[in-house]
Amino acid sequence: MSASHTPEDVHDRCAHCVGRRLSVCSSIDDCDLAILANESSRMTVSDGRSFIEEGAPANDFFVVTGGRVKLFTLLPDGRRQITGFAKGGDFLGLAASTSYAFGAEALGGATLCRFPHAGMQRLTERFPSLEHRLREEASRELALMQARMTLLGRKTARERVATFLIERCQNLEKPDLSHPVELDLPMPRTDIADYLGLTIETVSRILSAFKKEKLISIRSITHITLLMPERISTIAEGME
Amino acid sequence: MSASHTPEDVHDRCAHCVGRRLSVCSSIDDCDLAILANESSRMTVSDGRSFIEEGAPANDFFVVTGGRVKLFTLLPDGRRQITGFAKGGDFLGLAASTSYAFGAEALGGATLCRFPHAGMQRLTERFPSLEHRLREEASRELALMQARMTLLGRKTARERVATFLIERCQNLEKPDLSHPVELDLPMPRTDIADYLGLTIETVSRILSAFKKEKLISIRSITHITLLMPERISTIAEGME
DNA sequence: TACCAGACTTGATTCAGGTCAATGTGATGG
DNA sequence: CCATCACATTGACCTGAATCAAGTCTGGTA
Repeated sequence: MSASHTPEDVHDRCAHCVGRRLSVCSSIDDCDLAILANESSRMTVSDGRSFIEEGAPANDFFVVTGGRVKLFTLLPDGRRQITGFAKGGDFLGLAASTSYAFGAEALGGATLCRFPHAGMQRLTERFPSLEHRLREEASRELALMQARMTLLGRKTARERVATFLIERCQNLEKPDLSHPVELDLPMPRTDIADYLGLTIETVSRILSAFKKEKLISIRSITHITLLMPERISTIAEGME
Repeated sequence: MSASHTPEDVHDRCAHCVGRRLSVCSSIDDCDLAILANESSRMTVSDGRSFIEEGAPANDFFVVTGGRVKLFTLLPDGRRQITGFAKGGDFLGLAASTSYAFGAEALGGATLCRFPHAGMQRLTERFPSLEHRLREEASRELALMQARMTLLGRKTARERVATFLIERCQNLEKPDLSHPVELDLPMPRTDIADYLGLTIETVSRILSAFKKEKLISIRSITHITLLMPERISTIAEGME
């Protein structure tokens, strides 16, 4: 019998998880971690594999514990809107009643912690603060989506790309725009385009234009440095 | 001293409210209505008046008890994205952490019930099911927003207007698309345009086109009949 | 070291929807 | 009953981003 089933290890699984620090799990006391661990299970998803099917019955919540994930909705003819990128600590599955309102797939490999709805309900009954934490998470997400709707409905292509770059900065631990910022863009251009409601050609052209204007430097496809973050931020708000 | 301050009347105020049937208040038992009433206050907002300022400190939740309300975000230069229309029973204020992520104003006069955050917290502590209900509300809203992002990011003008018409149908009590449907559009074209990420001219042109194609008939500016709701629905999904 | 496949960039052209400019309409009030 | 005003519609034209079509770069592999 493997050691991985002892209570201590189950406890540790949660104790050392990013979700413990960042996600809804932070609303649970250390001494109760075993209960949390018992209601959840780990899973690994390899690059490009889908683990939430849009429209499928919504049976689970997920916490991203490692890697990255993209969320999207599709139109019948294949047009795709990426509604968000998730990273370690992010909570997935709130935008669902009986069926998921979005699909999800791994972006370069991801690890997840899965909470079946039934287990989550047992947890929220036992730890009422968890329910509050879930609502906070939903509120935060709602506020982000308001901004994204403004982006998609009212911003120009240039403003969208600038907004995207600034958003990536704000995902960093030190969101300081007063100095150059090095960014890692783990997603392909196609995903950026589908996130911004543009085509890949337009995204590419605008990044090239920013480079020509010395606003950014492109060290490699995935590695971009914002040379003038504050100017980019100004562009993002439509005030250039 | 007016009778309006007796406990019975306070109770009645909630008992006869649309929110009682439709909104988060439905998670409270009849016998506790006085407690609910005590944490809330009624207010009236006249046409076009704003009652939530985007970016202002978020101190209250609101339930729409009558009339209609529009929610929006603004860019510094005045471009506006309407993020939703709310009607009787709808809950407002979840998309806010410390400050509101959106502005709100009445569309032709509205009545609201205001819940200060502090009072709402007392209520959720006393009635844990209310917290759950708030989360459900947030989830419902999140699912709607996913669809709206797809609309704004990936649909054509024609598909957007068709989607808007179908959404209006689904707000009705009998969402039956197999027969002609009479719709009331209480909002001006400007608002429809800002909701769909289009200009008012484009909205107007597409409605005229739908009329020419015998998909709708326009009885007056605010009164439209969908003659072939299912065909409009097909257009809305991009499958025409 | 050269080849290949997939992802990205760049250029030329097109077109959906925006902008600008009349014109129409219907509610209100003198 | 007409003038006014705000809103909506329609038309002519323009433009930002999409589409179509070559290139180019990169990393893997033989």
